[in-house]
Amino acid sequence: MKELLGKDMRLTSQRKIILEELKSVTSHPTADEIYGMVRQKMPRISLGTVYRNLEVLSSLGLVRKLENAAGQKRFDGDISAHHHIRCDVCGKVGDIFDAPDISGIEHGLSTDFQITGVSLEFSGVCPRCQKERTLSQ
Amino acid sequence: MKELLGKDMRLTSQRKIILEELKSVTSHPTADEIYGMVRQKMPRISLGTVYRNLEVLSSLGLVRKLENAAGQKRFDGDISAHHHIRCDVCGKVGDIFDAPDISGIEHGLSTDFQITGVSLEFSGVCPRCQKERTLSQ
DNA sequence: ATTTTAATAGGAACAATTATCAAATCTTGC
DNA sequence: GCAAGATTTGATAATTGTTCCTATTAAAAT
Repeated sequence: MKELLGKDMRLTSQRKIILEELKSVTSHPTADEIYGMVRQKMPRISLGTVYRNLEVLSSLGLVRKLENAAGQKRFDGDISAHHHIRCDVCGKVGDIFDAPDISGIEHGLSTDFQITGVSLEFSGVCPRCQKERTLSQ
Repeated sequence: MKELLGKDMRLTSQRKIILEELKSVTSHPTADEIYGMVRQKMPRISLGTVYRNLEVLSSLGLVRKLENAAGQKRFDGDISAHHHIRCDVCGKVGDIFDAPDISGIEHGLSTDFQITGVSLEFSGVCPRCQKERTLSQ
C-alpha cells in the first residue's frame, strides 16, 4: 500500500484507516458515512480530513469515486432517447445520438434491485478543454 | 403544451418561459444557468421558482433531468471493473458484476469530445424500498 | 366579477463541500 | 538524536447548491 503513495505523500494513520474502512464495506458510502465509520476507531478525526483524503485516494486510484459524483443538477430540453458524455475536466455535457442500442441488457443480471432503466454514461474531454490541455504542454 | 399539464396545475408565464428557454439550447444547463437565461426575458423571476418548475417539468416528462443529477458523492473501495445501480427512491447504490462487456462501444461515435470511458448506469428500486412500496399500497 | 386555490418572489435556512491556517507530525540530512 | 523543511491535521469559516417559508399575486372555476 505504501508503495502506491507517490513521493511527497505520506501514508498517515488517518489515510490508512479511511482506506481500510472503505475497503471493508460494499455499501458505497458518502463522505459523511465514512466519517462516521472512521470515527469509531479514531474519534478525533475531522470531517475535512475525510474529504481531503478521499480526494487523494481516488486520484491515486486506490478507491473509486462513483461516476455521478455530485456536482450540479443538469437539465435537457430534448426528451428523445439519447446518451450523454461528460467532460472530466469542466463538467460540460454533450449528446451522443448514435450509440448502439443497449436495451434489454438489464435482463438476467444478478441483483436484488428491481431494475427500471439503464443508460450509457460516457466520459471524455470536451473540445475546449482539449485545446487548453495542448496549450499548457 | 397546455394539455400536457395535469389538472390542479397552472400554466404560468414563468413555467412557459423556463420550458421554452430550455428547449432552445442543447447545452444541458444547470438550474443556475437556466435562471440566467430566463432572467433576460423575465428579470424579476426568482431562483426558487426556477428550481421548483424544473422539478415539475421533469416529473411531467416535459424535460429530462440528467441521470447523475446531484446528491452526495459516493465512494467505492472496490476498484475492480463493475457497474452500479442506484435506487430511484432512496439513492442507495448496489453493484452489478455480470453485465455484458460493453468495451469498444465508444468507437466511431459522432462527438467532438475525446472519449475516455464508458459505464453502464442502472437505475431501479432497492429491496428495502420495494418492501415499503408494497406496504403503502 | 368574485371566489378559490395554486404559484410566485424574496429571503432565510439548510446541507454538502471546500478553503484557510496555525499547530502537530513526519522525513531526511546531518 | 536533532534541527530544518515539508506535509498533514483539526477546527472553523466560507462557499455553493438547493429547499423551505410566508405574504402576495394571478390562473381557473364559479
